[in-house]
Amino acid sequence: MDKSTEKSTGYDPSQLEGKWYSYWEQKGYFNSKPDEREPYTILIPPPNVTGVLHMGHMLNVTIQDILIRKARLDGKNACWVPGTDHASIATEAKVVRKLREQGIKKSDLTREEFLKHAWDWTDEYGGIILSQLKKLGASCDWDRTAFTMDETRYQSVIKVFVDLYKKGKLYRGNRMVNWDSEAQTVLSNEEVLYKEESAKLYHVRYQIAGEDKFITIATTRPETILGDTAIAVHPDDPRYAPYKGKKAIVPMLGREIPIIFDTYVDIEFGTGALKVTPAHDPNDYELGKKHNLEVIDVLNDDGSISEAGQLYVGEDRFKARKLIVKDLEAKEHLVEIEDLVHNVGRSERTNSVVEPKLSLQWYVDMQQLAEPALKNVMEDVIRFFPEKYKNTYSHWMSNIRDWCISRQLWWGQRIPAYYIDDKVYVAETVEEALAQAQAELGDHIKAADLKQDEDVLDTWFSSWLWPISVFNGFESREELDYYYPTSVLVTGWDIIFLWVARMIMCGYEWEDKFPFKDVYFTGMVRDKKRRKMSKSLGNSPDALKLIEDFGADGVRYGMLSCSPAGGDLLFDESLVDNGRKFTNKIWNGVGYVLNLQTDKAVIQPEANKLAIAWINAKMNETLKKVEKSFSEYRLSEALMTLYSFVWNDVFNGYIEIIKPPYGEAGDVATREASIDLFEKMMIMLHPFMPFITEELWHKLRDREEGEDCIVASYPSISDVDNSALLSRMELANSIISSVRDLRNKHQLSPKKAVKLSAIDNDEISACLDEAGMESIIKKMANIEELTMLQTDEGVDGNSFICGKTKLFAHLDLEINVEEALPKLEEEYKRQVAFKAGTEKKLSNERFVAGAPAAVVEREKKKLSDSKARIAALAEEIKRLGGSI
RNA sequence: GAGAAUAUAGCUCAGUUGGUUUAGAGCGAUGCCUUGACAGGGCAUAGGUCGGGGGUUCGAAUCCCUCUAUUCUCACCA
Repeated sequence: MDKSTEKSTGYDPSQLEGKWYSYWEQKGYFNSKPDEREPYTILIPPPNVTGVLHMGHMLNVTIQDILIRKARLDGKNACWVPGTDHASIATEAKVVRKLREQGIKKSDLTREEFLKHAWDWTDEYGGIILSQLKKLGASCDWDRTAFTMDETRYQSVIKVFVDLYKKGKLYRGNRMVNWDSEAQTVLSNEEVLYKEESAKLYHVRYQIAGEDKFITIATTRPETILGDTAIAVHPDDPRYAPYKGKKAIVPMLGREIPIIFDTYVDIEFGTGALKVTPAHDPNDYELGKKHNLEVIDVLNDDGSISEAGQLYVGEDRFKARKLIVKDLEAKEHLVEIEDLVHNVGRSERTNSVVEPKLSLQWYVDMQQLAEPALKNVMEDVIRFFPEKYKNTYSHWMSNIRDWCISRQLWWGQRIPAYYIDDKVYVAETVEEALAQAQAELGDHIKAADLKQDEDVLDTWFSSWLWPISVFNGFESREELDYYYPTSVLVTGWDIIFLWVARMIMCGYEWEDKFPFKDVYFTGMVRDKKRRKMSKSLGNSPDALKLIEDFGADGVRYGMLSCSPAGGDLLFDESLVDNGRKFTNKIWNGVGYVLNLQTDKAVIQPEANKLAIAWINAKMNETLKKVEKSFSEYRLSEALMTLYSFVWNDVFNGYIEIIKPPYGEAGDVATREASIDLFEKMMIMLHPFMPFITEELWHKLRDREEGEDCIVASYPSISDVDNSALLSRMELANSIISSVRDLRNKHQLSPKKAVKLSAIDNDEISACLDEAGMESIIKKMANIEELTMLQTDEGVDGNSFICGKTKLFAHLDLEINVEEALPKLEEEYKRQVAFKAGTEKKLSNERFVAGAPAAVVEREKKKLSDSKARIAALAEEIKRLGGSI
C-alpha cells in the first residue's frame, strides 16, 4: 500500500507559510513607529540590489529575525529596517557586461544614458532578494525599505562629503593607488585580496653605459622595464661598489638610467640589484621621490602599454610580458628564469590583477575618525560577539591608512567637487559651488565654467552612513532620536573593516555615539568539507529550493542548530532535514494531544498532576537557560535547549506519562494543562520557527482578533524553587532507564511486566512520597509491583543502584555472576577513588577555609552519596560471592 | 615578516571570572523494540588519559611557560 495515503501526512509547510506571512504583513505587525516602549532596532546589512539569496544571507537574516521576534515577544518596539546596496563596482560591471552583449560599448554612451540603463537594470532585478527574504519569514518593516542610492541616502552622502571637506578631514592627493584595469577604477586597500600565486622571476642584464660590463637585475614584471628610470643596489653590497656614479642602459630602449644606492634593496633577494619603475610599484615610487627619478607611466587605464612605453604600444600587459621576454632572450639580455611563489593582489570584484598606479584621488583622513571608534570598542562600550574580533579590529584601527573614496565609475554618488583650472570648490549644489567660485574669482564666473568631478564615491562611503541615513538622520532628528543607536548589528566578520569599523567611526563623527550596542559576527557558510560555498564548486545549495523542500522553519532550524557566533557553519542538508523532522515532531505531538478524546467523567490521575507540575518546573528551567543564552547571543545554544525540552521532556516524557490507555478518553484538566503548556511552548519556539508556531497557536484555542503568536507575551520566569521535585523526578527517570536497560540486556520484551523492590532510604522514600510518582515509575518502566524492603538479605533478583538507592528487578533469570561481578567491582573501585578524592579535599583545611561555602556543602553531599553508593555496591558484590 | 586565535568523543561544537562535571550535547555508529501521535518513532549502549611536555594551586579542560599542528588578520621584496 502507498504509505503516503496510508499514513497521516505530518506537517506540510507549503500552504501555511505564505498564508501567515501575508496575514502578519496585513496586520502591520512588522511596522514600527516611535512610541513610549523601549525600541529594539536592527538594520539589515544591505545586500547587493541585484543579488539573489544565498546561504550567507539565510544565516544572517535568520539570526536577525530571531532577535527581532524575540524582542517583539518581550514587548519591545521591534524595528528591523531592510534595504539594499547599490554596489557600485559590481553593479556597474554587470550593466557594462549586459550592454556589451547587446553590442553597446560604455564609451559610446553619455553618463546620463548609461545611468538610465543602470536604473533600468536596478528596477528590473532590484528587490528580488527582498522578496526572497520574505520566504524565510523575515519580519522587516518593509515600509522603511531603503536603498543606498535613493534620494535620501544620496543626499546624506553629499552632505557628509561636504561636511568632511569643511572640517579638513577630506583631501585630494596624488598617490600610488590600486588600479583595477578591468573595472577601470581605483580600489581601496580593503578591496584588494592577496593570494599566493606561482610566477617567474626573470633575471635580466643591463649593460653599463660605455663599458662592456653588465649588471643583472631580477624582476617578475619584465614589461615594466619600459618604465625603468634607475637601477638600485645596496650601498654595502661589494659586488656593485664599482658601479658608483655609472649609468646602465635599459634593454630594448637604449635609455640611460642612473645606478642608485639605497638600503631599501635586499642584498639576498634575486641578484641584489633592483630595477626601479616609479610609476608601477609603490616602493619604487618612494625610491623615485627620494632620488629624484623620472616617472614614466607605461600603462594605460585598461592595462595596455601606453605611448610612453615606446614598444608594444596597445598590447595588454600580460601579452607585452610574453613579447618582451622573447625579445630580451633574442637579444641575449635574459640570463635566467627562476620559479617564484609570491603574493598577487587581485580585485575583490573583478578578480583582475591589481596594478599599482599613480593617480589623483580623494581621500578621507582617518586618524581622528579612528580614535573614538577604537577606544569604545576596546572598552566594550560596543561589544563584539565573539570577543576575539576585538584583536583584529584593534590591529587594523591602530595602523589605519587614509581611505581612498573616489571611484572612476558612473554608478554611484557623484563627487560634489567642482573645478576651475586648479581651483576646487566643494558644495552640495552647483549654485553653492558657483557662489564660492565667484566670491574668490569674481562675478564673471559662470556655472558652465565649473566642471564637476567625473568620479563617484566608494559604495562603502554610503554604507557607512546606514545607521543614520536609514532614519533620514542627516535631515531630521525625529526618528533618529528614538531609534539611534540601534541594538545590534548582525554581519559577517569579513566586512569588519570595509563596513563595521567605518560605521562606528561615522557614528562618533556625526552623532557622538556608537551606531549599535552590540555586534554579532556570523561565520562563513561552508560545505561539510570546509570549502567555501561557490558556484564553480557547485557546492552551494539553492536557497529557495531548500525552503521549498524543508520548509522555512526547517531551514531556519538547520541554519541555527550549529552556528556559534563567529564560527563557520558547515552546512549539510541533514541539518535542515533535522529541522524538518523537528517541525514534524511538533506538529504531530501537539496534534495528538489536541485530538485526544476527553471525558468529564474521567478523574485526573495523580500521575498526571505530578507530570504537569514537573513539566512546568522543567519549562521554568528552560526559560532561564534560554534567557541567559539570548543575553549572550548564544542562539544555537538557546535553540538546542528548546529542542531538548520539547523533544525529550515534553514529547518523550510528559506526553508518555499523560497518555491515556489505548482507546480510552483522557481527563479534561490534563488536556487544559497541556494546551497551556503548548501555548507557552509555541511562544518560546516562535522566534526560531515562526510559521508552524503561529499555525498551531491558532489550532490550540479559538483566538480573538489580534491575539496572535507573533505578538504574544513571552512567558515569565518564576522564582519558585522546584529543585526537590526535579531531583526526585530525576531519580525516577534513572530507575526507569535502569529497568529498561535490564530488559534490553536480557532480550526481554518491554511488554513483559516486572516486579521491582527497593531498599528503603530517605532518598527513595522522598521520591515515592510524591503523589503519583509510583504510578509514573510503574507506567514508564512497566512495573507490575513495587515493594519497599528494609534489607536486601535473602533477596533474589537483578540489582542495580540509582543515586544511592539499591533496587531489585525480579526477572526470574539466572544471574550471570561472571558478567555482573567485574562491572560492579570496576564501579566500586571508581567510587572508592572518587570518595578518597573528596575526602582529601574536605580534610584539607585550606580548601574548607578557602572555597565558597556552597562548594564545600556540595563536596559534603558528594561524599555522603558516594559512601552510600559504596555501601550498596559492597553489599551487592558480597551477595554475588565476590570479594572486595 | 608582524600579530592573533584555536586544539575536548567518528563529525560539529559547549564547558560562562579555577570548585554545582566523577568532562556534556547534537549528529553519526551499534543493539533491541514498535500496527503507531510522528513518509518514521521509542528505548538503550558504546566512544574522550580535554594536542605533547612542564609549572602555579588544596584543587586545572579552565591560569602561566614551552613545543607541535591548524586557522585567521595585517604588511609585503622586486
